[in-house]
Amino acid sequence: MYEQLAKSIGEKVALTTEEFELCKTFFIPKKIRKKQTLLLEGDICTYNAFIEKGVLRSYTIDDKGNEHIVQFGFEGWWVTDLSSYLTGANSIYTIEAIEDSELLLLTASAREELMIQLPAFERYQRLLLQNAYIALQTRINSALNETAEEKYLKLTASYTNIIARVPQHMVASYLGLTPETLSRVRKQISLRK
Amino acid sequence: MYEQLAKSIGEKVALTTEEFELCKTFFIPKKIRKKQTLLLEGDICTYNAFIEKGVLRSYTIDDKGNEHIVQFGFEGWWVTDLSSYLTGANSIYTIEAIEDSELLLLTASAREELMIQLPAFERYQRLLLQNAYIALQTRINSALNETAEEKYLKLTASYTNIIARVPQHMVASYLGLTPETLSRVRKQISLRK
DNA sequence: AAATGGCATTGATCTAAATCAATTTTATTT
DNA sequence: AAATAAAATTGATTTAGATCAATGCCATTT
Repeated sequence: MYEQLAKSIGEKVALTTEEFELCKTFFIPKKIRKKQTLLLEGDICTYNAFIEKGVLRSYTIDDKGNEHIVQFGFEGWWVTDLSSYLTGANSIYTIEAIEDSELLLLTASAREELMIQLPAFERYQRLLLQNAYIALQTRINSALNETAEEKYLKLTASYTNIIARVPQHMVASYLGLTPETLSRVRKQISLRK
Repeated sequence: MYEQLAKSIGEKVALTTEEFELCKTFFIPKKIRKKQTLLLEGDICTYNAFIEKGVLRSYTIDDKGNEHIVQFGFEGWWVTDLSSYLTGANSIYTIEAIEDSELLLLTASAREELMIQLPAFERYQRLLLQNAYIALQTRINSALNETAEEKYLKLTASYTNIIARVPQHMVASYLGLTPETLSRVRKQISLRK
């Protein structure tokens, strides 16, 4: 149940077996079925969820009722509404399982305590954030300055897992395109080669 | 010369006077004039720059030669190409002063050493990153799902300093709009009230 | 003060992607 | 396996914003 977490932490910092055992005690294991939600828009996000198994998505809903996917999460990734989680504000995102998933939940206070008891965990969290920040900056640039086709091609090149495990209309939403446009973009690409 | 830095750190963590004095020794002060660059696309980004005074922007240049502004930096903010700074890869951004500016530069190795000697500084860096990440996520959502007018109105509501101190065509670039479109959007807004 | 070059504005036209609508294909549920 | 629902495709039309082009406006520099 803690394989992915051990792997993720081990890639960033070195922990002894005892330290990792201590670490484990701060998490709450939870299984969640496809289409179930971990967080509903408007609620307070009490958990940062590490994904041991499965796929989740976080999304906003606009005035017209359209869903806009902000992030996907796969094995070895974290998902949360960071703003709500850290400040206790009402969440603007809904987090939902795309597949049956196994999660390890960490409350904000458990996380604070863990970072104090285990400085390496704070370092791990910072390193994760750095990578996430770099990825988001690339995505901003893509969102603002690329055509529909460029966005899709870059996604297929960099995030094979998204294409493989996420329904096409959700990929469209993630890229800020309509399902129709993504379908046509794919058609164009397939015709050309 | 270190007022803004003291303020920025003080908002996140508590340092003794001696600790802050130690901290200061890791930084290299540098003045940079308007239109001068701190980093050129293709070079390796050797510094994380804290802005004591002034305004900077970081931007990419696409195949057609168009500039796309990724970030502005004001007093009390940090600017760098995080990816290049951390990994040593060639930078994809250019960082340039919009006004004459005063910077405090921190090399990657100085930063590492400072985080080891002063764990509070690692905490400070993580807290900064958390806020930056939250802000970027909001921006992604805006970039993908809002109209030109909505983007502009939200920017004016949240980032008065950008509107006040940055030329309009750079604001347009930051929002992913052409200068013409931003001009028309502003016209529409002014006509309505 | 005149001159130069970068900015902002305004108009006309074009285009990528959205919207609306219908059909086919693929998944779920019973 | 049949029925139902959800997803993807395809076509016709609309539209927000880009592009192209011209003019006026400041702000530096001389």
